[in-house]
Amino acid sequence: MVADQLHSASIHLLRKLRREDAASGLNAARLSALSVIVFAGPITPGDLAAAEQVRPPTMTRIVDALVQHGLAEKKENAQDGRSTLIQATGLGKKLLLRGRDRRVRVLAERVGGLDSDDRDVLKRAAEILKRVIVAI
Amino acid sequence: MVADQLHSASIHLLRKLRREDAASGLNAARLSALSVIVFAGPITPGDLAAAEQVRPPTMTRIVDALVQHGLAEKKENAQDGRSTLIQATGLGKKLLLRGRDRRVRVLAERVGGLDSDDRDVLKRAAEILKRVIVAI
DNA sequence: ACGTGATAGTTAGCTAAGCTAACGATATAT
DNA sequence: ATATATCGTTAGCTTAGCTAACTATCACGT
Repeated sequence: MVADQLHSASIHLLRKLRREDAASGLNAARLSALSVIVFAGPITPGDLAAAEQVRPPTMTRIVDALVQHGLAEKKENAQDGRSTLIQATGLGKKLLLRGRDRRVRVLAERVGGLDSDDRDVLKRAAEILKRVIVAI
Repeated sequence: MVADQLHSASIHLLRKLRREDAASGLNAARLSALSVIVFAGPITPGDLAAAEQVRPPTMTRIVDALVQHGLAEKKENAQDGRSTLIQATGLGKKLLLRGRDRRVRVLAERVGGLDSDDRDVLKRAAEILKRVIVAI
């Protein structure tokens, strides 16, 4: 029952936020990957795919899109010629650290409008969920 | 911050659950639509699209897939010849009401393994989230 | 030093979700 | 009766996901 609700909420949340994407060129997959690149980068495509729970070919295309939008760039991996390292550009960092993406901003505004009890429940839930998801 | 975490959790949750789909032929969009059909049906494609926050052409294809898998069926709308009504088949109902889909079951198992405090937080969060999402 | 096997990333090719634009069919209002 | 609005579908696009197959590099055993 709770599982149903969480599942449903996730689907509908992402669908709602999706509407903000057209303007920015940054959708769920790209924003999520960029976040990892900014906070954990430079990082190899393989590690990025693992962090994002996605197969390597999927990540290849997400990274390509980020590079094309000037949000990330590739550099050689001195330790391993097969591999590359992905790092955020200034623009990519700025977008994530300062301005924050439209997508998440819309949600943040709504969460900010809640009373502090509710906000606290969401905060605790986010952490519990994180653990639950890792275990799946 | 909380918004970021919720956004990220939603993405990663759905990606994890996606793995269960190949076997069943029921993915996120279809399962979510079927749920509405079972609990709110018979329903027109238009209303279904609205309930699912999706454009009509998107729903056309989701419904087609459900019909093809024998989980839903169309019948004439006596009130309006332009429209049709979608209703769940016995199989569709059974899948949702009894057995429950693999997708959600995997999550339910994990949630069930939490202590009751954590489960309660998730339950409350699901309800708060539901309200937040409607308001977006 | 060199061939064999493992590993990293990409390419190719598929399914499916999402969208807009355009269209046929039916309802409704004038 | 005719114009307008609405419902659903079709067509055509982008993007996310996958597996399988390929290339390039690395690491190891002889």
